Amino acid sequence: MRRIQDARILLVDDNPDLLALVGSALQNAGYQPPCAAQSCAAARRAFAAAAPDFLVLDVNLPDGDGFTLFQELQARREVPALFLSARDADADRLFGLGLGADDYLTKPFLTQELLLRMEHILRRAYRAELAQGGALALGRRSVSLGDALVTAPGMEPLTLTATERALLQKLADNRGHIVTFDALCESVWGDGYYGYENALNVHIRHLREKLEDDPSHPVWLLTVRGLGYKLAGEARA
Amino acid sequence: MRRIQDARILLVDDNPDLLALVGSALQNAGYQPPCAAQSCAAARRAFAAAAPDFLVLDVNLPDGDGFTLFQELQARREVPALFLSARDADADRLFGLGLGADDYLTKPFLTQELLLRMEHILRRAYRAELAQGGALALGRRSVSLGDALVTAPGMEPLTLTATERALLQKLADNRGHIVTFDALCESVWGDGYYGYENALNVHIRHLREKLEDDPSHPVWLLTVRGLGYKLAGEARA
DNA sequence: GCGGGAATTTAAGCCAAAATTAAGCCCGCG
DNA sequence: CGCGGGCTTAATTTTGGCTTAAATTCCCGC
Repeated sequence: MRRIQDARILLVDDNPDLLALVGSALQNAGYQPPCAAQSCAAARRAFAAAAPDFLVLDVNLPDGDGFTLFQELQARREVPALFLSARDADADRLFGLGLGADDYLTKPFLTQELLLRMEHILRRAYRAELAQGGALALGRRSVSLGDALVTAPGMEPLTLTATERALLQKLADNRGHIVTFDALCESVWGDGYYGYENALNVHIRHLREKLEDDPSHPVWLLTVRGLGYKLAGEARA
Repeated sequence: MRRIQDARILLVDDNPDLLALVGSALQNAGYQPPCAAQSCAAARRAFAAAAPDFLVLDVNLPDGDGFTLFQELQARREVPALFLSARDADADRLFGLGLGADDYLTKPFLTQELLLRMEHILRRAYRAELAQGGALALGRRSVSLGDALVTAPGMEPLTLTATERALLQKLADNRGHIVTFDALCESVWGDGYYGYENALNVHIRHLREKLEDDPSHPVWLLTVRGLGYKLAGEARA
């Protein structure tokens, strides 16, 4: 999971209208279409098939109750979960939360609130996983722009300087496309660049020494004569 | 933090009865006595002094509103939080959750439910930390951020000052990643930092004198020139 | 092949960021 | 009121990396 919205969500409720409503709300918010199930049996199947990252469970289901279902699924694999229920009795809420659910929302509810609460739980539950997003893959090497680090298997990590990182950032933003000298200079030194064209060469050289196996015959950071530079796309050039 | 119950909780509400009630419920459940504050001003002070792990905020406060307070504290350091409010309007709940709070409970509420919800949030938020006993391991040294103590085998424990602890807290929260000067300054001095960039150096130096074997050649608290500082990860550099 | 502009490469000097050190200030406390 | 710890300020030194410059190689049209 790279973004919160990539989470696979399993929605269990016997009301098709609600499933549709929440499903479309999720999609509007940029999520993947959720799996939906209208019974415990269907939920069990979907759980096995789809390996969801989050459960939204109604408490009342035609062939059982959400609490039991929750416990059963939780035993198979721990997944964050939120209960929906028409029953607002204190005892129900306490029971549901006591089982280990992350939240308990009573119907009717605002879909917006559901989304917000889900988002929080997901963020907390998958924080570690989400944290290391956005690494730039360059052959065997991997560049974390956030940390200004170049790592390769069986090799001491190299650090990028502030300028090098800014440069690479710009190139990565336009990966696969030409970036003109002007655009590069501007993104590093701001508007008032002049006479930096030469300095740019040097930084490019330094980058190549950190990114390329053979800096003098670059494979990733390519020069486009007369125009600028470009970062080669995924496929090895 | 070694156990959930060791979490330091900051309780902000203008009603002394509620503070007492929740406070004793927490203690009955095995928690530490929480810090209590009855105003934004008091909360700000307590936040700086006690470095809480969790915030319970009333929305209505005599000298401001809980939402604004929350945002302000959150900017200094990210702490899980739960809103209490007498206002049950949908808009309020959505607003509170939208700000990034982990939960929103309307008064009157069951203390038991509050406790359950708190426990869940704490468990999710501090999972990683709980797993490894709550101390920051830095080579032979071990830092307990809660107690502001640095211990090493065969050595008198050193104490961290409030500023040093705040700084290290922020760095530890992002262990292995770069933390910019701005982020550091903000987490220590709040929004209106200016001219503190220099002071930061000095505190870093002090931290290094307490954390490093050779403060002038740091191994753990590294400077990333032009970007910020970072705390090295587990693997010895 | 030749010539000229474009890009690379290398090394040296320079500059600003960060480290270091010490002195002064402020606040709580005896 | 003086003391002490810790925070801030200020002045100085150090260092890393940015820029400059000059030599070299590369590419392309002629």
